[in-house]
Amino acid sequence: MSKRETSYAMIERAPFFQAAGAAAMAELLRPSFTQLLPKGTVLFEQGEDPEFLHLLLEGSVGLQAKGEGGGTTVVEIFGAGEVFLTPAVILRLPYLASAVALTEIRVLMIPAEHFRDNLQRSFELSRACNELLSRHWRLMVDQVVDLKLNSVEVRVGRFLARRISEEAGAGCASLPEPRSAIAARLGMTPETLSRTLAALESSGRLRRTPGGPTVSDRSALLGRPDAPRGRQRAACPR
Amino acid sequence: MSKRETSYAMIERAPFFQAAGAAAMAELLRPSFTQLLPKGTVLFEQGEDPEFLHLLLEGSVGLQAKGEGGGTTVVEIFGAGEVFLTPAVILRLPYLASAVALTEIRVLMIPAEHFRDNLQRSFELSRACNELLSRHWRLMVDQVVDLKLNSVEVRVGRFLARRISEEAGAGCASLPEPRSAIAARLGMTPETLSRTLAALESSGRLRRTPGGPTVSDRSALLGRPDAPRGRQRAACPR
DNA sequence: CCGTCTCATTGACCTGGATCAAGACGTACC
DNA sequence: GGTACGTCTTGATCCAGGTCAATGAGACGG
Repeated sequence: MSKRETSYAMIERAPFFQAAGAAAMAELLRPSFTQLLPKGTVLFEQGEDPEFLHLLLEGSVGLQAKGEGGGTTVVEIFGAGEVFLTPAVILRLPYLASAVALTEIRVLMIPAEHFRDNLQRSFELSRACNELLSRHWRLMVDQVVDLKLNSVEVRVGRFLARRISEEAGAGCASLPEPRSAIAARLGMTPETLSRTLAALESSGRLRRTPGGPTVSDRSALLGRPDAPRGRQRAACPR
Repeated sequence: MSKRETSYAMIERAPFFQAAGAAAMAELLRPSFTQLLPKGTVLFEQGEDPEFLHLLLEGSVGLQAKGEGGGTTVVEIFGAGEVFLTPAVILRLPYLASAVALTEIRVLMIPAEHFRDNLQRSFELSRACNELLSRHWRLMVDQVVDLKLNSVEVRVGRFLARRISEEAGAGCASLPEPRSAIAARLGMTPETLSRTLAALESSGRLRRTPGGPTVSDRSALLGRPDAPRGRQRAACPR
């Protein structure tokens, strides 16, 4: 109860609820509850049927997918304020990926069935979902483009730059999640990430403070790194 | 007029309209029209504001994105029956990618503003959109996983297998779109695609008929190719 | 029937990033 | 304090797939 109270400000500040409106929010919140979970907790496993819709209040979680070939990647890393896995909840289809807490987290858990009911009932909520899903689709498109035509160095730079701009305070971000998760999200190995970070640092585009977790600086990370790179100019048929 | 008539069966068979219901469909169709366009036509350019929502009736179109680094890829290839670029239309945001006709196409053009109006009015339509967007998000997740942890050979195999299962007739598909577009969609160069196709053929997993465009056979394409491959097992923290 | 143009294929080579294998820190627990 | 474990970093090597370059094969137009 008191826990719910302390989270309340965060909950109502979440963009998704802003869009959904106060009424829908209140109704969604009624049977929901928050949980404080340690790093490493698995919120749900790939292949399971969704029982909850999650709104992350604090910390970050990774969407981890197993390919048929046995490997594992991180499809996306969600931060505080994000609602995730709406698609599986909406379609009543098993999750395409597992969700793992990459740091200690606080999540709001909204029962999936209740969410679906409200989605049938509240036009407002339905519209908010349209927007949420649209934004999420675009994020994935962006990632695909990034993977297909940027080098490791550029991808790392973009990732850091985004983190920095998200952080409230200026020109500085921390990477609380394990390196292996970040590397996987960026489609590379932890070794390569480490080396790339080192390279960015020694070329002066990044400064790391040893105190807390890795911290970075300035957004000159996006400056033309070296060579343009990239074939794969596609189809300009006719 | 007659053109619209001949397309009608296709339109109403489209999964999106099935979900949206007859009333919403009729209303959406009122100010819409179809166009027959030659291969190579650009439906819209990355960065433009959406004026139409498109439903592809025949042929295929590629979503082509320019990365900041000058390169170009194909994010996705849509086939007959697909509605695309809802996100940009819904969010009233500029397109993230251009759309190019990879073959001759027939498209239904639904004015964007009219679509948005209906989305505000019809709950049914809004729900259909949620489903559509959810499915599209999952497609992108699948592609990201594919890119991150499957080898070129596996990606080509999966692509062909999907094409084959989509094709009505059994165990056989044609690839009418230019090689360069397919290669870009799969995140590789045309050369590599060509080589991989050749390798699949000589290992007996694929048969190509020289007559029409490339044609393939049987779905043993998904069998374990060679070695498992893939690091990037992510974060199993704590 | 013959240039020409574009696109697919093939060949030879090279390189970015993966892999394999030690070290270097912390951090936690005894 | 010590030692043991997990994560991060660094170094050396290898190879999948990209790059560059040449050749083949339809599709037109004259």
